[in-house]
Amino acid sequence: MTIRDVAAAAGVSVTTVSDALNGKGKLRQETRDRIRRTADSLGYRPSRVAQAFRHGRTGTIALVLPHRDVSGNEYDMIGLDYYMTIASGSARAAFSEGYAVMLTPRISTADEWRLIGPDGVVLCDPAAGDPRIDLLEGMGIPVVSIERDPDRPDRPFYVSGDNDRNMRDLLDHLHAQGARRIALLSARSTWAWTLEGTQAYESWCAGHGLRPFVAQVSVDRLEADSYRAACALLDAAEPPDALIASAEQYSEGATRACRERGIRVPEDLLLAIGIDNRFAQQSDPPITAIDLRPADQAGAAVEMLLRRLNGERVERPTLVPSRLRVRSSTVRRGVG
Amino acid sequence: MTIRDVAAAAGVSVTTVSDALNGKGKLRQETRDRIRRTADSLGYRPSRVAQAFRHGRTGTIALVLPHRDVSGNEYDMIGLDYYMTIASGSARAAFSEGYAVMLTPRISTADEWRLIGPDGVVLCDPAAGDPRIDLLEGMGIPVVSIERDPDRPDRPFYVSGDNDRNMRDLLDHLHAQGARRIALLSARSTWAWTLEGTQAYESWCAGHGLRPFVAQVSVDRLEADSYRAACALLDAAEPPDALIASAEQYSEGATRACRERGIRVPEDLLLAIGIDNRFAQQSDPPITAIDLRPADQAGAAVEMLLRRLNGERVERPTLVPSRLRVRSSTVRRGVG
DNA sequence: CTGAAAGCGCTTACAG
DNA sequence: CTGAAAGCGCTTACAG
Repeated sequence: MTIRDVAAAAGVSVTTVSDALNGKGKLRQETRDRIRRTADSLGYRPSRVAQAFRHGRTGTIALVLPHRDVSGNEYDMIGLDYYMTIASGSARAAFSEGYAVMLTPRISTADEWRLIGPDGVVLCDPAAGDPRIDLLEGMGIPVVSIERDPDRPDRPFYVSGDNDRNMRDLLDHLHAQGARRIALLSARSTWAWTLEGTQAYESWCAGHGLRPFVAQVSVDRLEADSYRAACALLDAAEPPDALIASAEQYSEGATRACRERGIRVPEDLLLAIGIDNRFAQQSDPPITAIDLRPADQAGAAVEMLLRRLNGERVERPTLVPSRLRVRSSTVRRGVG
Repeated sequence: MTIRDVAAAAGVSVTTVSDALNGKGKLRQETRDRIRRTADSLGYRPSRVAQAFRHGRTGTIALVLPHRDVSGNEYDMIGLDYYMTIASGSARAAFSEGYAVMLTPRISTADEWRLIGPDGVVLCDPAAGDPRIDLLEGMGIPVVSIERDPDRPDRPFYVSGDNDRNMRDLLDHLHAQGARRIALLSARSTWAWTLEGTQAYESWCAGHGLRPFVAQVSVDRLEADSYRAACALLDAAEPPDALIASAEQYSEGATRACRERGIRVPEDLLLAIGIDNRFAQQSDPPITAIDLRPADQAGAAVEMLLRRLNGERVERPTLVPSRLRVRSSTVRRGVG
């Protein structure tokens, strides 16, 4: 079932079929519709490989996730729910446009990228001034990032959550529940959501006349390091009455630290996490979290990338609205 | 830089170049070598898209992971270290052969598969009599599974660990450390590694005159359900002196149950897990585990799939040797 | 407004 | 032993 078959069935040339299906050329609307119907009735689907070949494309989008170094071994962060959902979300979004998403192994040089040869790249959580953006764009491979590069304020090719607003919403909620000493386990990285979240936290605290408590935590050994940081906070002379664990698996560490000390959540401490995940949902009690809607972020990133691939102009970033999921870990009985 | 350029540079026809590079036709070895050198020196790489197009292929392999249903939401199991490593391992292996691996969204019908149109499928942990195998093979899409379909004993198209041996090795190790009441948290599924592991456990116990204790645990809420199962075992009249948590995140549940009860590992209880992962490595104490070498399994699966795609016969499955990683959680001082 | 033809980069009968 | 030519399924100048 090729384009010739459709042309024959519709009694027109292949050119006309191609134009009709791709919305090109100057055809009568009527002709266009008729040809579309014939194509549908024949169950015709244009060959993606042929199109890719014709256009000099490979039909693949590379997905690049951050990695971390755990005791000398490099791991993709795809082990985290957030990136996992980004991965399957982008796969789904790309499919519907005839693209395949490939997980990218550790890659650094232009040569390696040439070998892989993706049409475009979705890059998650670029570091400040991320060199991969220049490398790829320099090779003619467009990049759309999920979260922006903090050092490239003018670059519009990104999708992100509203990190400032998310943090403020969460802080407002904790404040409404009576929290007055709110501590933050912040991820030690130059990722935009971290920087923006921490900044929002500090400015909110200043605005409310409250003292900020920020503990920097690595992004390599998430559970272990957040556990240590949480211990330090909880053992301080004036321990917090609320704790925001910004990154995934930080709440695991925080939860362990609380249990060991007999600190009850939410009675003695309100606990919230900046990125929703299974652990937060299943924990006892369930943990309040910001749902960044990673599947939507991924969909938006793929869409923006395809627009760039099709030569359309992209003027501004896409903001994907997040949702605060309030759960028992931050709700005191009799309040709010 | 196309095949014509190479032909021109080498002073031969494109046919000859194609044959030389693909090891086809009847060329003098000398000619072959000379052409290969010219191609190399020009930095020529055949276009994968053109080849795929020519062969009527899409150049993509679909990776299908099991999913689970957590409170009404479907999750890919890629959140687990094992599947994550399978994913990146297969991506890497496929790349080097010019294939892209795509993560497959939830798919069920032939129509949906046709839309995706992969050249072949790597299917992880098929259920007994998995209908997807028939569906895909019926569409002419070859499937290689990681772990076999228990109901298709004669089907050779799979890669697996030596589940029987792995369980026996682990049991021998625990036995040597003095354990005499070894309990098993077994995954409730029809996956081959589960069935074979449980069977090996039971036959080993029988052979050693020890009583088996098997607790079935769901594969949906891994941590929560393994926690409950572990509690039941530890609270029994005659609690075990060793515990094998077969699946990932089961050791999280078991660890929590022990901590709550003040049961020390390894002093009071030996704890081991059937699938190595980050948590097991970072836990305190680190947990003994079977390393199934998922990256190697993925590589072997991709290789077998490509052999099938190239029309080569595959007569038997590939067995990927596993490794028992002995860590402090099963080593009693003064023993072994 | 529509069609005939060239060509994307390969591979593969087939001819010599 | 090697080469000229057809063709995979599309899209796109270009001609009419």
